Amino acid sequence: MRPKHTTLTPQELEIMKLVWQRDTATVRDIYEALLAHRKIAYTTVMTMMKILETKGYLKKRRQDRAFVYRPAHPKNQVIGGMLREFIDRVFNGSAEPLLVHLVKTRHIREKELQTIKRMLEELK
Amino acid sequence: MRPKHTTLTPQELEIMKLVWQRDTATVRDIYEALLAHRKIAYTTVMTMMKILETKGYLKKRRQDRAFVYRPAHPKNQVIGGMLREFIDRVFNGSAEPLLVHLVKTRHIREKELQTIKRMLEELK
DNA sequence: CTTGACATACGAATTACTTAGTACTATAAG
DNA sequence: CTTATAGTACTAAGTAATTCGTATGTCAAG
Repeated sequence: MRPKHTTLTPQELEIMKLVWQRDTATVRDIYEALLAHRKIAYTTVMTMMKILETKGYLKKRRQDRAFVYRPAHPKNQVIGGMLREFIDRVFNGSAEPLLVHLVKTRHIREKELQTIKRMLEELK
Repeated sequence: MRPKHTTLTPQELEIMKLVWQRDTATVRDIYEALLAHRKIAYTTVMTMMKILETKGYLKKRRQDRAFVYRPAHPKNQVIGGMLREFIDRVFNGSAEPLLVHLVKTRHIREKELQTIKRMLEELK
């Protein structure tokens, strides 16, 4: 049986980013961070974090009265999975057409090219 | 007022890919193409294509008894928009961390690097 | 002219995603 | 002890995405 939710939904991702930033976070921490950008209810954040725990993206531990959440997986791994899913879905699994787009939209320029070159060297 | 649907949903994308391939297509064409991969009802495809027309991704024209659909926008433009949305949402708008992932997962190797280099040269 | 094949129109059910309200509990302050 | 506060649990409701059934219309073959 294949897992139902392969990747994070947009709102889930938004929350996960904040938790990764902090390494550990309570509902209140995330609630306040989100509130700085948009109107949202405390219980909405709680629900989302509970869902993230159910899906295996967050682990929780009770500390005093509240739960403290922490990421179950490193950011790189999860984001990498999202990227792979995107490439599969949009570019049929090959990165090259993606690169063509990045070059044509000037997302990649000389500067980024140097970065890639350097990273490839390090891998050798 | 900002448009409601910025990007194509997974199923919408699947259909758009097939229409782009063919340039023009009827519901039956797409239905048969999809059916080769999975169970799906004819009316499901019809509904999806009607939605795509409502959203402005497809244009239709009646030919004999059936509608003939064609893309309203070139593939590059739409896919480019999806890529931009993804980079914004997942990588906060910068392509460099994306490149880091591509290198580390070996999606980019020497071969792809040459491709980028060549494309950048051509743009100069 | 009746019937079968094939098309659209319309409506609706299901599931996923997002948001949030209400009830209840425990702790800390007075 | 009472009460305000801060937390969780549970429930529900709205919207988007996906799927498909039924009704209806048209054309062509017999």
